[in-house]
Amino acid sequence: MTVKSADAPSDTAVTAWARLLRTSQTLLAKVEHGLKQEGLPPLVWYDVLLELQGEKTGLRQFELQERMLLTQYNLSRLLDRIAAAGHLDRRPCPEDGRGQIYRITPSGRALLRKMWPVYRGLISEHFAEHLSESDCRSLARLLSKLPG
Amino acid sequence: MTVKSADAPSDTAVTAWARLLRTSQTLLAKVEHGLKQEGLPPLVWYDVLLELQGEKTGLRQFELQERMLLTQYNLSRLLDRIAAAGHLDRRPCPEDGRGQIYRITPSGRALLRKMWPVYRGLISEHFAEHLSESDCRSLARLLSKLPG
DNA sequence: ATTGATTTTATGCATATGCATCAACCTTGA
DNA sequence: TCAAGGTTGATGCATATGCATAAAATCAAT
Repeated sequence: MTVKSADAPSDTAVTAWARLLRTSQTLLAKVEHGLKQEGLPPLVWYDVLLELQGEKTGLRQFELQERMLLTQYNLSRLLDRIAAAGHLDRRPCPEDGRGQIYRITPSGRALLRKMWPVYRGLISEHFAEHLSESDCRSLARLLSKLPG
Repeated sequence: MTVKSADAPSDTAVTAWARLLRTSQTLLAKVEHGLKQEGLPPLVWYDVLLELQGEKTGLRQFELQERMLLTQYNLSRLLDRIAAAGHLDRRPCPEDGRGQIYRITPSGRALLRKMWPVYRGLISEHFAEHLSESDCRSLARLLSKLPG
């Protein structure tokens, strides 16, 4: 049986890895906290609505899943919640009786408009203000080398 | 009432932000999945045990909390679970009757030794192999500019 | 057409997390 | 000594997540 390569990463790599995990967890916590303080739903609601905003004809659940980092069962129940809050319209799919087509509602668009200024401010405060434009480009370039 | 600055971050910054979130979530999911596949506990167990490994005299819960990114109530229950699995020793603190002192047990050290090769391999596979040494140094330097 | 495999989605149950609150203890200052 | 306030940690309850599996529809191959 072949085993995947399990080379020891360099100390430099482990340091970078640890900092990546710690930084992203801290930033995410701060942003989620900031949204909650403003009485807004979690970031993942924003992501779902943003994906659907561009899709005039709506999307199936499995299509959303391909675009996002969520398990099937989590997405299923997340869509339940967002739809229950009135931000999604869920209608049966004519070509495939198994699924529904999800579309953003006017209320969902309004939520996006309400969340963005807050989200944007949090990105500035906790992220952008600490980096130069050149830093941002470098960071994006480095991250783009990684899977995902 | 004064309002926090809510400048619009540049497109470059938003792109870097989005990539940071997406990459770290993907990587974390892959590593957690890899650990689980080997029958090992989640990464946060490793983090707790690693913090305690260096502390001969043990740590209080609030000291661990300062070193880690966990809420008080989550840490409380996490320590319950790790201790229940036999990897932590929990004894009353003589100077402060409210708390206990947590110390890693031999079983905990064994778990660290068992997890590290797997964890190390996952860091290599999903992270280090995609970056040069110079990339890693640049990434760590950029991330160190951010809070956390 | 019919069968069998695959895809898509939902859900019961166990576990984990978030929030509010409580209990126990410590510290300070009269 | 005592009271008031702060710190440390645990927990009941609601919500969310993970896992396994079920249900329903589609697709492939005869």
